Amino acid sequence: MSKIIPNISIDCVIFGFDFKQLNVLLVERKLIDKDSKQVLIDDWTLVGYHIYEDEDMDTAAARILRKISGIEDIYLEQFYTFGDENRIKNEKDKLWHKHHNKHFKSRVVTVGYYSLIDNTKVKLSLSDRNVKWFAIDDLPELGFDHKKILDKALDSLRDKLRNQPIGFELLPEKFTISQMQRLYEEILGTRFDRRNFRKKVLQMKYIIPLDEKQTGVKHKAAQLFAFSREVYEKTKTERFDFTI
Amino acid sequence: MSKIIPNISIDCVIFGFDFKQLNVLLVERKLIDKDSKQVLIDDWTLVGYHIYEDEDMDTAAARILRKISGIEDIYLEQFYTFGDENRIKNEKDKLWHKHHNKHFKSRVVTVGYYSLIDNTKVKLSLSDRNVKWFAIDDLPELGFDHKKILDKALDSLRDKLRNQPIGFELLPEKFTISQMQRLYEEILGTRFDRRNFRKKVLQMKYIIPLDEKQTGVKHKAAQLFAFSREVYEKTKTERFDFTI
DNA sequence: ATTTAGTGTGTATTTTTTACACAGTGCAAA
DNA sequence: TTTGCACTGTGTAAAAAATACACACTAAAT
Repeated sequence: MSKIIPNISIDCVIFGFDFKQLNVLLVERKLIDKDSKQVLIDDWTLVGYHIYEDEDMDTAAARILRKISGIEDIYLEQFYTFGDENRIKNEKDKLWHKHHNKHFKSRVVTVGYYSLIDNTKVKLSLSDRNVKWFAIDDLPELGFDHKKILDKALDSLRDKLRNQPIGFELLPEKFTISQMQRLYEEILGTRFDRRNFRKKVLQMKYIIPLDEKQTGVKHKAAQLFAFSREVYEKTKTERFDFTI
Repeated sequence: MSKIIPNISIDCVIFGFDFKQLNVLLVERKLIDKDSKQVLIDDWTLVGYHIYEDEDMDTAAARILRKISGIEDIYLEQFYTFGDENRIKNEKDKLWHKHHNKHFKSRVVTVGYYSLIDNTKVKLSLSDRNVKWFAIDDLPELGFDHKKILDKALDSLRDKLRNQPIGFELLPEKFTISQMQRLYEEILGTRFDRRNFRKKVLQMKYIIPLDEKQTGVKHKAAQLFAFSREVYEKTKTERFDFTI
């Protein structure tokens, strides 16, 4: 395989939804001194990696996501590029780089992607490192400038969620209206009236009612719906507009 | 001064508005064979340049814009990064590179910015190359993948224009309501009812009516208004929403 | 049989959006 | 000095969309 490009990286903010909260997938960053056994670094980072010289950025991002999640077609969106001259400046980050990128010390520009994945499908695997979901409002300490990157990703996600039908990427194929409502409430940080929400959603032609009900719940089972991209493309008006 | 980073560039889509149309500033790309005097390349490109190793991307973008336009504080927005492995692939582009970047032949990732500038203030200057405004719907042939970059910039601009008060960056400090209307119509490609537009704008508290009138027009002079960012920041609701 | 935790439904009120026409001003040209 | 031109400035009624709001029903678990 060909060489990586040393000064360009990709950082991927992987969002998932467990019907309760919005979550982000993070990778543990741990560094232990060989001799003293002292823990020098123990925090978390986004999923980041370099691209190969003969590889498109989108392709690279998709490749890694496939590897981590086991899912083929993942929704992926480039949202911002971070290239400040001193973006990696604190001691831990320098230390980490010293141990890993010994050969390269100039600035690294990183292109931010976020991806939306259906939590019910994912099977985590990232061999050697510890990988974990964290609730968006209960994050651990993040390394590098990844807090800043994550915040920007969240902003872009919220923006997009209001104007395009991307919420369904975070839901299973069949979902109930209140699962959808909770998703919008959690991400946008708002609360909607249940009846009005339902009314609005039901007049979207591309939300297809199914002849099926939820199973495995200990209360009245709700009807399931599916999102149809074909119908959406045919019937979409100028913009989605999720005001409510 | 320090060295440039060879594989990262910035391309800037500079928008201006002349009260009639949305325009883009382009630079002529001309290559003439020394011996045969044959014109090998003659087309146009966005304003592009490299960044220095010790310079932030935003700073670099602002620096160049200042140089070209003579204006200090220019509205600048990063909108997308283009890094396809084969983004520069056609013959003219390769030829151009051969003549200019002889020393470097790997892929260049370019970070796209767009800037909005008040046409009435600008004084063009880019020493050695020919620089010109083009109407957005009457563009010449563009070099590299700059048509794609421009299109993406336009999309982002439209998006932002609907949700944030950035249109004023393209207008002089004092403007009339119908200048503002034409701006929105041109960029969004819509047409608004004059009375409803005015009604909507007048209920925005941050559009301040001035005690002044337009001059130099050969019809009834219209009242002038100004945008107040302070009032906007104080009174803004969740989002701007330019639906009409 | 009761509790629990959710589903499913309709209407009236308010707000926002839309559609639409005519008189007035100021300059320029005859 | 008159007339034409090109634009400014103004209000109302009708339609559509958003909001507020409460009760009966279901299925499982105890």
